Amino acid sequence: MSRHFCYGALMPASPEPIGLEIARTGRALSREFNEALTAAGGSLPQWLVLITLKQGDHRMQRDIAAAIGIEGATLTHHLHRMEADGFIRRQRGAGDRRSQLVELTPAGEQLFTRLLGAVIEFDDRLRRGISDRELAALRRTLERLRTNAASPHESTSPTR
Amino acid sequence: MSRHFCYGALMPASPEPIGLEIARTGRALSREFNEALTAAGGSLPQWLVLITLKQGDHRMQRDIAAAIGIEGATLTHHLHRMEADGFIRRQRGAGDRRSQLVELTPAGEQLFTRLLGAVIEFDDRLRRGISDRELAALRRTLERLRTNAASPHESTSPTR
DNA sequence: TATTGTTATACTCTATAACTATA
DNA sequence: TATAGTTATAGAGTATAACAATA
Repeated sequence: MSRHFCYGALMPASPEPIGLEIARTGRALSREFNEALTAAGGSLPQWLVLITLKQGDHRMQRDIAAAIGIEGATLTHHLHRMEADGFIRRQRGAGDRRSQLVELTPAGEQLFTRLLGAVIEFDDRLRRGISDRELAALRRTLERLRTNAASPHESTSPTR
Repeated sequence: MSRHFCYGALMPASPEPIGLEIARTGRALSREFNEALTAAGGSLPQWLVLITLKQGDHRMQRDIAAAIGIEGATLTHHLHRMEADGFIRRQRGAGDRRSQLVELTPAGEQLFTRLLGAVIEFDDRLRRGISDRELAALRRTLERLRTNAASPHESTSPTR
């Protein structure tokens, strides 16, 4: 039987569920991250689009959406905005005219550079006082948690 | 000079910024967490309200909002829904008639129990294959990251 | 028929501003 | 004046469903 948390009068202070703690930490960090990006003239989804475009050859919208982990319609929504703001261009694929090939404009490149600066700065701030070793351990545990979260639910709750 | 990540043709594969990785992990876990709560008939903000009510004597809305980390108006929104669903009751304070004292109804207690079950199950699943020692290290690092994220930005970017 | 993307619509969570009622 | 909470409104991010164009 594993060590559990509990609430109310059942027991004195007990550890918060790890999922909730990470969700909470994630929200807090996301908020700060977003503020850093907003101050630099962008947003989190925009940044994700930009790095996806810079990193590899994900130029079809389908690939970008998959890389970011959002639905195609949601991506369309963001790309509309980014295109209206002049950060990206879209053109139909020559081979397959259904596909839209996305590319950065010079303004988009500038935005990327600006956001990259904000990201680096934020990352430096976050890592203050945390050793490389500790950080590596963190990454390993996070990876494991993601795997566990995505794994099947197993026999814990047989009914329903 | 610290080890940095980078993108595009500058360098081969490099680690993702830790802030982004946590934000990503947080989103993924939040999503699963939410699905677990939804399947049990609740939601994340509802759960946060419930544990806040169960944990201590945060009965004034102001305190609940502060404990959860949302604005008062946002809490009002959630409480409206929870009251309409019969999970909580509100009554004006006897001493200070401006305040609303929130309490769980029997249905609210049942919801709490149901959600607690879902949370425990999810937590067990998440912690699979992670030692107590590793988990403790994770919590310490997360705490440090939250502190760092909330800390002043320091001299990294002197301009602007 | 299947795939790529768009449009229309809606939901959740959040926030700000203006307001009511108490203190 | 200050505080507790509400109402109205809005915005960001997300999703689903129905659709058009192309394969």
